[in-house]
Amino acid sequence: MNGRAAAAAPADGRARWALIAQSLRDRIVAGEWRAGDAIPAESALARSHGVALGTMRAAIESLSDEGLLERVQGRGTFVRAGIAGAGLSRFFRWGDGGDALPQSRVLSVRTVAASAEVARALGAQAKAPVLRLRRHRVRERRVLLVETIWLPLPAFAALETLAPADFGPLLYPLFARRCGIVVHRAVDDIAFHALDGRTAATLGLDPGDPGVRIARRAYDLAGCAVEYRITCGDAREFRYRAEVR
Amino acid sequence: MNGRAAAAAPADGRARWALIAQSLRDRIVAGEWRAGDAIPAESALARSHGVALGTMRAAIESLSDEGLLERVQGRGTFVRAGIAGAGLSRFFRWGDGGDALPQSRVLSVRTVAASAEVARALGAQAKAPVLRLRRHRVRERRVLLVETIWLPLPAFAALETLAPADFGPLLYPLFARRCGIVVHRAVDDIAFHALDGRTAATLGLDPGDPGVRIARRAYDLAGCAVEYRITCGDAREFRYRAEVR
DNA sequence: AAGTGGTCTAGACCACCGA
DNA sequence: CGGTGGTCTAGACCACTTA
Repeated sequence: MNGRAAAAAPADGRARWALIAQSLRDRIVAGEWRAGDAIPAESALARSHGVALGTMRAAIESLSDEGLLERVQGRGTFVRAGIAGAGLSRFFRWGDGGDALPQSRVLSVRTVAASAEVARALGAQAKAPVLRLRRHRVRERRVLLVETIWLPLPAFAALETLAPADFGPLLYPLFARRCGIVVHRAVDDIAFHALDGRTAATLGLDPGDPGVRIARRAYDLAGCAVEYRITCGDAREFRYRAEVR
Repeated sequence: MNGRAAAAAPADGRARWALIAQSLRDRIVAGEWRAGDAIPAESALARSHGVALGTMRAAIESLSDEGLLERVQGRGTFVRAGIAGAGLSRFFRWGDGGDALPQSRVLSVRTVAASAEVARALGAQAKAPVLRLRRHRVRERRVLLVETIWLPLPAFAALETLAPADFGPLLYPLFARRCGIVVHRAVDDIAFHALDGRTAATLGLDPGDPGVRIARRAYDLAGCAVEYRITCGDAREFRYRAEVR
C-alpha cells in the first residue's frame, strides 16, 4: 500500500470490466439503446460507473468483439443494427457474380402448428402456432433457391396479415421495421441430400439430382431463436470457403 | 505540455504497438523463436523496446488475436505450434462420432511435374518438381476419403525417400519434425461434384454418385503456400456448420 | 518465493468527426 | 471548434504457475 491508486481486480472471480460489460449488455438487450443508437461516451460511462477510462474501454471492447457494439472513431459507439454479409447467397457460385442478386418472391404466408423439428429449433412448444413463409429466390425466370421459413408467434403477428407481394427483397430489415426484432446471430447447418420431386421440378432439375440443404437458426440480441429456415438449392452450384488457423 | 509523460501516437500513421507487433512478427517468422517456444516476458520486451507495459501488451495481443502467439497466465507467451482443430474430418458426420478417427494410409509418394492448377496453388513455376502423395482415410476396412497431396520441392525433399508406411497418421507434425515446416493457416474450398468412376469405386459408391471435394491450400508462418490437397468423399456424409453475426 | 500474464488507475496527447 | 474514440505512460496490486 502506498496511499495512491488503489487498483486491482475485485477478487470475486470476475474482472471489473467483465461485470460492466454484462451490465451494458443487459441494458442493450432491455432496449435502453436501440439498434443504430449511440451509447454514451466512454468517458461519461467511466465516470458514471466509477472506474478508470481503460477499464470502461475494456468492457466496451469485449462487447465490440462480440458484435454487439461498433466503435467509430470521432463519432461514438453504436449498437449494431444486425448481421451483415450473411446472406445465404454466399454459399452459391452465383452469389458474388458481378450480376445482381436474385429476386425474392414470397409465395404464401400461413399460420400453422409447429412440427416437432420446428418447435425444437424455435424453442417453442410442439404444435404451437407459427408463421410459415414459402419463398423463391429467382433470377431471369429461373428459380435458384426454394425456402421455407418459420417464425414464432405472437412475436411476428404483424406479418400474419401482410400480403405476399408486400414482403420486400430482404426479410431482416422487415422484421426490424414491422416487428421490432433485430437478427443478431445466425447458425447455418449445411448438408447434402437428394431433392424430392417437387423441389427438383421447381428448380428445373431431375428428381434425385444432388441438392444442398441449409438449415438456418437465427437469434435476436437476447439470444432467443426468432427464425428457422430451410433453404434448398442445386448442389452443383454450391461453393464455400472455410478458413482455419 | 506539462513536463510529465510524453505519450501519444507517433503520427507517422501507424500506432507504436502496431510497429512493435510487426517487428515481433518478423522475428518469429525469421525463426528467432520456434514453434512452442516462449518469447520474453512482457515487461522485458517493454523495457527493451523502450515503451510502457500497456503498449507492449497491445502489440502482443494483436499477434495473439492473429493466432501467431498464445498467452498463458502465469507461464508466459508462446509461439503457436500450428493450426489446431482443423482436420478435414470436421466436415463429415463421422468426424466427431464417439468413435476413433479414421486411419491414414499413404499409398504412394512420387516426384512429379506440377500441373498448372497445382503450380498456381503452390505459387510455383508450371512443371516445377513437386512431391505428390496419394492417401486414403480408412475406417473398418472402408475407405472414407481419397486424398491427393502436393508439396513443393525442395522444401519437402526430406520426405522424398520416406516409405509410404513411415508416414504417420498426422501429416502436419511430420512436416514440422522432418522438414521444419509449420502449417499455420489453411483455406478449404468446398464444392459438390459427381465422382469419377475410379474414386467412386474406391469409396464403395456408384459412378456418378454425389461427392464432395475439398481443396485445401495450407500456409506457413511467413504466408508461403506449403501444401495443396484435394480430398474427395461421399457427399451424403458431409455436414458443416457456419456461424455469422 | 520468484516470475508470469491479467487487471486497474489517473492522468496525457493525438486523430478524427460533425456542426 | 468541442466531442468522440485511439494511443500512450508509469506506475500498482492480483491470480496463477513453477520450482
